[in-house]
Amino acid sequence: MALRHAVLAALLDEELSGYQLAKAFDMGVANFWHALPQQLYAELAKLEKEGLVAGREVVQDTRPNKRLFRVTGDGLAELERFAALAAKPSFIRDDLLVKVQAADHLDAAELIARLTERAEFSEAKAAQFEALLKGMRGERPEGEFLRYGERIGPYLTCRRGRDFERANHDWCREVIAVLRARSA
Amino acid sequence: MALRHAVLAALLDEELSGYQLAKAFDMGVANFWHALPQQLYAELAKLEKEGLVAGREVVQDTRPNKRLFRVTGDGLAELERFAALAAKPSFIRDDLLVKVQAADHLDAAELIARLTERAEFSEAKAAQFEALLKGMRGERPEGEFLRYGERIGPYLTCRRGRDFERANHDWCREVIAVLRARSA
DNA sequence: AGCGACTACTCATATTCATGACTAGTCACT
DNA sequence: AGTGACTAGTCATGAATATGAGTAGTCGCT
Repeated sequence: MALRHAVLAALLDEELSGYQLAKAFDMGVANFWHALPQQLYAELAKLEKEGLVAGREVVQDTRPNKRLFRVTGDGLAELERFAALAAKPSFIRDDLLVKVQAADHLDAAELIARLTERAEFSEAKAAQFEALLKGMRGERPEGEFLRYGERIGPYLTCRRGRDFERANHDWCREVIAVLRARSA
Repeated sequence: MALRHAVLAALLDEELSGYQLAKAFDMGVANFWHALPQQLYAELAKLEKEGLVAGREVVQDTRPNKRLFRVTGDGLAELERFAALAAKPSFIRDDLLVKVQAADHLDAAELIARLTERAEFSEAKAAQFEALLKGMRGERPEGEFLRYGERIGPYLTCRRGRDFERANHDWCREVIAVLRARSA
């Protein structure tokens, strides 16, 4: 029941079309949630029907027309209601951890290959997040931006995303080192 | 399609009943996956039907009888097949991040309350993981255990869980500090 | 004697999430 | 003139996950 709130949160700062939203929620830039386009279009339709977002048609001559959505007063109220609820704990749920859990019974070389792939992926994503962060804070030092900047919510979640990917990367490297040492 | 593999991985080192498995997968000790009892019983039934795990009845006089499950040869082969596949990237998906994303539009005091709850929860869970780790490595220094210990898979995933919770804790504390500084 | 907590498990249902396929026009490149 | 990539979406269906409630006996406590 939280995809709807993720959508509302994403639309707070800018008017977006379903397509643009889908790109933001795609694995590239999803710092706080992840969803496929179909889910987003469906959720936007529901949110509009309930009056939590309002869409307006934008006619484009060269490309297909699009509908831009913004959060309504009711939508913001819904977000406030949601924020007052106790957040349910979040769990890691990761294929790769399952594989490492079984490490003692599996082929080390195969595992190292998976870990290497993931380490590279995580490093790339951390760099992406870092670039986003830099774009948000501009020339200001981070402390100043966090103290006086206008919009810090997206910055803070993006930082969590970056640190998560860094931690993934470091963990992968270390597991690789351990497996290598043992098979030597 | 990975709950089945998580179950197989969990049963590799010890024979467990559905109930014991459920406890391990419950929020207490779920270092690499999370699931509710009902899902586990259902999954165990399917795995047994497919011959990937084998159950045996254990008659108990004072408590209800139970069925202990172990992984079969086919089960291990299935895990090996799974380990050879590219692991899909994992995403954070967290209510609390959604709330912080909307921080600039919401009541700071309310948010700080949620963040404080989570910081405490994460700290407690990190401590739980730490205790588990200590139990696994015993008196040995960590480096030695990782180099020569018999079963390191569970240790490595548990470490990832501990570090994840520590990172959650630190992030919560910092977001709280930022929100406090701004509302002052 | 009654209450709540723990072991051990089952059934039914709802919600959420992921998958693949499809339309349809524009643009850049070769 | 054809290929592939990008914008902007829609439809249908299945798999995974979560929810709530229920059974049934044991144990310790007050």
